[in-house]
Amino acid sequence: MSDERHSKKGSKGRAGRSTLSRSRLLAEALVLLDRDGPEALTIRRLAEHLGVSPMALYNHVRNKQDLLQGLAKQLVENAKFTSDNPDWQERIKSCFRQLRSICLVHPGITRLMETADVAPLSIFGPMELTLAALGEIGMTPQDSLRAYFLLTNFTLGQVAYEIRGPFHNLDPVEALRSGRLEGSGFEYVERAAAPQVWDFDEAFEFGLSVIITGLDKRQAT
Amino acid sequence: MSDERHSKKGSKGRAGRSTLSRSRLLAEALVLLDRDGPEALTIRRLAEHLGVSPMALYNHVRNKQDLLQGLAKQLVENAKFTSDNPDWQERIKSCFRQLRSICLVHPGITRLMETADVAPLSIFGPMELTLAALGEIGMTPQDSLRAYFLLTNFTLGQVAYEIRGPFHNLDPVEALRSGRLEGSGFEYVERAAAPQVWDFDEAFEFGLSVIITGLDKRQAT
DNA sequence: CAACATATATATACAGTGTACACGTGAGAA
DNA sequence: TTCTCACGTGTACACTGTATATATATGTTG
Repeated sequence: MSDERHSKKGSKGRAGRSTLSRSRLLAEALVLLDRDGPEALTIRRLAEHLGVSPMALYNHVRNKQDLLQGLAKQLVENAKFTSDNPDWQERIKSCFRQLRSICLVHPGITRLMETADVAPLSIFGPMELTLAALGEIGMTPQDSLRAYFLLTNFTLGQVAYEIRGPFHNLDPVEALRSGRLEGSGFEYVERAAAPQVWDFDEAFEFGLSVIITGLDKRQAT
Repeated sequence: MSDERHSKKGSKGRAGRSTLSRSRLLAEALVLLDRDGPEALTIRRLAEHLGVSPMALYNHVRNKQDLLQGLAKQLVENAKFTSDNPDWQERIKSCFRQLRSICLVHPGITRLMETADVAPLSIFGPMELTLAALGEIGMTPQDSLRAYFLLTNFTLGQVAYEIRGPFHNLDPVEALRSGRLEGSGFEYVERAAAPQVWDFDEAFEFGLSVIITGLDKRQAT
């Protein structure tokens, strides 16, 4: 919607020998973002990376916020969440699996979406699919919306967790090793912190499955 | 653990007439945070608010990160998540209700915990309670951990959502009103965006209930 | 072709940020 | 009294985003 305010003539235009362009700018921003993280993505650094003066960027981007919006848009806009699987449970599952996958491809952008006020339209894809699926099995619109909310919050919550690194600052293993947990009386936590395999994929599948089961059971009454 | 590196003698000391102190500093930082949001909490502004030179703060705080850590610690450290309710389901529910409540009291701090690498020890309270409860009903440690993960991600996911304001940038009502949703083919979304009551408390209860139901069903096999 | 209009890149500057460093200053200890 | 040292101040540096004015080159038009 608010895209080509600049570069008036679109692709043709007077483009002859223009070193910069909005798309090139976004592409290189993504490189920087994936390589050095969101806090390293500054106007000045991006300009230097492009071999150009900082203010040059402002011919193709309204401001930094606009640049971040552009990045976020790129991430999800090509995603198609639709599915024709007759099983509503599988339909929902695969949808949120896909949402998670997309977010994990470019963790930097995802982190941006958390902080900056940035979210593209296609984010409503999972919402549409979920509401449709649950409507078909007779769930009220009210509850369907809540169910979507639950699924989204769980998914994005886990994604956020994964992105910040294994267990972020909540890693019990790390807490145990650094002595933070010493004598805290958390015996179950200490036991769980014992060396064991932890697989984000499996954890996600577990959560998805539990939620779907819960929804199914509730609807079966 | 890493607290009184400064102010060596604690409370007694040579404290006679010291205008500043770590606790006063944290208290006033919280005021600023709650009033103007996290982005307004800068060293200089806090110093001005305290009527003191910016560098004075560094006598009581190692750096800004340390200050944020202190704030985060304050938030959760007094929380007791334990409960003696014989019903494991209610025990878990009330625990995460409490976690959510705490986070909502000072949204600023919660937002800090998302971005800054900041999390106090008591965050393991809910973990301990959940693992214990699920262990009692015979769930494997592996799955118990995943269930805790699910509950936490859902809870913190919803809290994050709530804090950024109603539906953040994902608000379908807002999207509809601003025309972003026009002709997107999301009929269910459009219908859901119709004027209707939306209650975060009820949504949270719904999610909690669905998850518990799912866990129960899975364990009943 | 000459003249103009316009899009793009540049240089400079300003108001912020966190914080390193050198310097007072005043109260308690020797 | 003199010494010490915790605490506060002032200055300075490297950053950030971006407003403003200016130069340059290109496409269009008379």
